[in-house]
Amino acid sequence: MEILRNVLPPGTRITEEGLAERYGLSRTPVREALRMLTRESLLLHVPRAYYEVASVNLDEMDDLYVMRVALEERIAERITRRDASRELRELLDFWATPAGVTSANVQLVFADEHFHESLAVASGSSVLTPMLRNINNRLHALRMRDFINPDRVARTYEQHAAILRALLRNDGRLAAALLRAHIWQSYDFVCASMLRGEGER
Amino acid sequence: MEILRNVLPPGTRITEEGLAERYGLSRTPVREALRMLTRESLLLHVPRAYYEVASVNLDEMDDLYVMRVALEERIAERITRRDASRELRELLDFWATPAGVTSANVQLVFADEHFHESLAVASGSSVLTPMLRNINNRLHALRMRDFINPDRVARTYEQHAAILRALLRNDGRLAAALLRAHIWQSYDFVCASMLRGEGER
DNA sequence: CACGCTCCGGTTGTATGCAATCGACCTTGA
DNA sequence: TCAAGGTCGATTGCATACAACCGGAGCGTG
Repeated sequence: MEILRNVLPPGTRITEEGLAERYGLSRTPVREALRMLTRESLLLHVPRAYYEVASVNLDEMDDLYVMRVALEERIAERITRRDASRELRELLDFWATPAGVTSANVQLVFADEHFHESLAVASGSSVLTPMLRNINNRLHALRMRDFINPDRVARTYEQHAAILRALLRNDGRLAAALLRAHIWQSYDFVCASMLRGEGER
Repeated sequence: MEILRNVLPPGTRITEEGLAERYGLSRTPVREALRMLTRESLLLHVPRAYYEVASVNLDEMDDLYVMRVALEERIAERITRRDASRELRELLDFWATPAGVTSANVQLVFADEHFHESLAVASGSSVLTPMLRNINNRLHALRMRDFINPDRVARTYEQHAAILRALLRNDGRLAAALLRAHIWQSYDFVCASMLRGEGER
């Protein structure tokens, strides 16, 4: 179901039948999955022709990041309006000690996505959580290309921990500001990576 | 396809076969449409059981409006970065003269949705436009319940015209501020309408 | 009378077959 | 040699048939 969260490069053509025998299913359920992914803008669907895994250009990435910032600021605000201290403490247990992940950048991307997804869940909003999931799915391929210099891992841990501590103090303003800075830093890295990598493709 | 943008009240159960013969089609294409609408959060789907047109509670409405504000502010920003003067002038031709619509509130809701959708299109963003469309679809049922006092029609025309003039002057900051105020005013009305109407249901 | 069990109608989940359409390759003519 | 047309393969769009599952009605029992 989430085979395109993996290594399929943008622009890859997809056939229903291919996925069908890949999963030992018929074409019908595969069709439905493809239609849903199309609706999430993860696939580009040319009717009567083909499916293609969607790519995002620089402009689209800008929009996605802007909306992601707004989304996560709202998530922070909602977290401070409910008691999510247990979930927050669990997250803090992980991010306060920079040992859970080696310097492998791919693992850090997944852990980072898990962090932000957990915040969304902790907000208790059935609206914000799917929205963030969608945006992050669309950004996933780009973030995987992100190259991480050694000290970025440590800084990510620090920033996540700082965000969690602000939320635990119910300081929504600070948490939102820290989140904003954290996400824009991510944007800078991904953007630089894109500009570098535009040649090889 | 868009039968639920119409008068089907939230909570209505939907059967594939019902829609199938309603449209003279087979169940298969109906299924795909239902799955897509489910992915857009316009339908609630309980697997192996039923489909149901989704309803939004007060918390969800809050989130949707917050995101809508962020979305439209970003749209305004993007419009000022490209030359959309022709589209803007066309819109201004309509909204500068409060004669296109009578005091019928339903027509105003549709016209208002068309205005915001047009701004999204004018922004030229393939990311923001579908997002706004989704949010407005989810809000549509609520806005239809909105009751409009007579002078609100005139004020809506004034506000839309002011937003367009700001955009034509490339004053993104002002346009964003006006949009924000305009949307929150809509929020106040819909919110009041919801609190009033919560009894009868 | 209340509780539980069984059977049955209805709806969704899946598979398969056929029609329609698009793209590519090949052929043919200038 | 190049362009235009047609034909063929591949893939999607749709319809139908069957299987699996859920909910409720009715019946039986403690």
